[in-house]
Amino acid sequence: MALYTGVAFNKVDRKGRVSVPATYRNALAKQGLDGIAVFPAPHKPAVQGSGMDWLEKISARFDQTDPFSEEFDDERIALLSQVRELAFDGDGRVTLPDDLIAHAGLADQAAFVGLGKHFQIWEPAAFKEAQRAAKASIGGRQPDLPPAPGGRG
Amino acid sequence: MALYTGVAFNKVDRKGRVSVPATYRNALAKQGLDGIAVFPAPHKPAVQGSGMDWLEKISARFDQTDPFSEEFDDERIALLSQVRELAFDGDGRVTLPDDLIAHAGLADQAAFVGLGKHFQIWEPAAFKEAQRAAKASIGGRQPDLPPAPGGRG
DNA sequence: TGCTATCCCATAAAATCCCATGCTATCCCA
DNA sequence: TGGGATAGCATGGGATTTTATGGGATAGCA
Repeated sequence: MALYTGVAFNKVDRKGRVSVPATYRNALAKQGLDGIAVFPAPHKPAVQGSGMDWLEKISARFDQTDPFSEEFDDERIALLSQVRELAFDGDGRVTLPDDLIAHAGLADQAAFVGLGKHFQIWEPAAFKEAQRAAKASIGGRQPDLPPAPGGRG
Repeated sequence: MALYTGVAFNKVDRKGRVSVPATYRNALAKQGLDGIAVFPAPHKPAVQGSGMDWLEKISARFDQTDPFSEEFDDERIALLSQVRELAFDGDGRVTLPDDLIAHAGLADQAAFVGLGKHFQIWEPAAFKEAQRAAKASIGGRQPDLPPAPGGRG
């Protein structure tokens, strides 16, 4: 599986286009994908992104549920109605929808932040601040790995 | 199968026509469909929409349950008997029947809400409220942890 | 003959395609 | 190992195509 790593600061041009970092695109291309799926990151002023394969996984899960039960209506609406599929143009760029631009507070620069199996798009200053806060909150320790699933912890 | 995601707010003109979002139409066209199937969304002030293919799958689910169960028979009748097929006009628009307009409380704007393999048509203000409530209800649940499989259905 | 639904065309705005430009990293060969 | 050639990348912007929308004309129906 492809991993998104590193940070890239790209320009948002006056038409609202951003180049998706080539490293991301190459990772996606290996899976035969020609675009990304994005939605507002919960609790953060950022856009969360990944390959469309992720979206298919989400959809497949919902397919196993009763489409008319009220039980999953909230998940459906909160997730799927906010997701967008963005295809690359011929030059590997993507146009972010206005609501996501607003959610992330993006102006003319966008920071692509690799987080492994997905990535986020931040307003550069907001990202630097969030990064600073994150470092502070772990108190200068080196980052710990979360416990392995199923392990002792 | 194609997925419907995101939200689009389109105008209902004075003849009662609405443009179906181009992204939806393209998805439908790939399946050779030239229109949509609609019926009142159960439990919601909205119009339920999809391609015919999706309805066929739903219908098939009824067949998998006890074919002599009166309970499901009633549901099937309630559902499928209300379905109507709306063909696109030359410009990708459809005219919603009056009873569905009334059921969803539509006036001069319609919100097309993508929910995966189907979609809904809402009165914009009603949708925004429903979306707000849905977000609040799921709280910060991460979207890559959707409802557990094995739900009803 | 009036009403409605359908078809057709016009228009403005927006999204998309396509090509050009610098810049950087990489390659290749002496 | 130096340095020019080459390829890939981010970016700008013009041209073209799609979309959404309005409205007139036409055909079907009561």
